[in-house]
Amino acid sequence: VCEDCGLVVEEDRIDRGPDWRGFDDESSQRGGRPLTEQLHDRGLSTDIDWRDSDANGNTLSSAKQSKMKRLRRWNERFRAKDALDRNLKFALGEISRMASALGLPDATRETASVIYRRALEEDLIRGRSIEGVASAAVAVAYRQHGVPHSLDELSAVSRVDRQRIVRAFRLLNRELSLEITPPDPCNHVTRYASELGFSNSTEQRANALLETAKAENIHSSKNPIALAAGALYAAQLLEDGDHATQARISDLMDISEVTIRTRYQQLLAANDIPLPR
DNA sequence: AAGACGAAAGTGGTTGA
DNA sequence: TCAACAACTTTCGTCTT
Repeated sequence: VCEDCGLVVEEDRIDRGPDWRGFDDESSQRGGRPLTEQLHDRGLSTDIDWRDSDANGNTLSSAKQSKMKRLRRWNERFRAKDALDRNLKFALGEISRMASALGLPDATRETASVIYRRALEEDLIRGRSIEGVASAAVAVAYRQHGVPHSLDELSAVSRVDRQRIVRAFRLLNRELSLEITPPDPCNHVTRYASELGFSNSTEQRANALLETAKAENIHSSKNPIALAAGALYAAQLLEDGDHATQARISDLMDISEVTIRTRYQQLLAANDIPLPR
């Protein structure tokens, strides 16, 4: 997906045809659709056709029709046979719903599903709302895939309020000992650099400034967009050719001028660069 | 006149008791 | 649940180009 305009450049590169190559792992020994974490039984279940006809298309006798009806019902029951499975089934449905509403890529959905499975295995759901933990799983996946600006958008499509999501998020973080890195300001640089019409060298300069800042650890607990804004302003001062006023960056990136000032001065200080006149 | 600067006061979110 | 706190915002007077 193009980082600037959101255009989908290439889609669905995976060959879903049967794969008979190897014998060493489960998925290579069977044909059919690939294993997925997004269905509670990983996509391995069987369906009984809803049509009351045999393989040749002839309709079944009424005795056989009612037999098939009973078989179908039992098949459905076994599919979600105990409480855990039903829990999972519901939660994965929620995850899928939110992911669709947010337009998340498939990889992020898979991550969220895996996280939720782990939470279930660790018995973290008992006594908590399924929806809260499911939302938090999405938030974790969001963060791990480096998608910027998550929580507000997430709580907009979630059925639980922001507070609960945050609480469950921290719970997952702690109990599953996930490595949550602070959001990376570099994720914002590319997009805004092109919106400001900056050249590549300016953009790289901004990223370089942020790299040393990260090394000196001044980026933690600061708004990543504010850091990106400061870096872009500083980079534009250091490079010839591009120019933008604080007011313009402030307007575009929704960060106050004052914050841009403090950020860019900190960034220059961290990089041992004197204020250019 | 435009842009940059920084002090002061206020806001919403996080943290630890 | 509450107070303390850091980050951030808004506003405004001053300085520089």
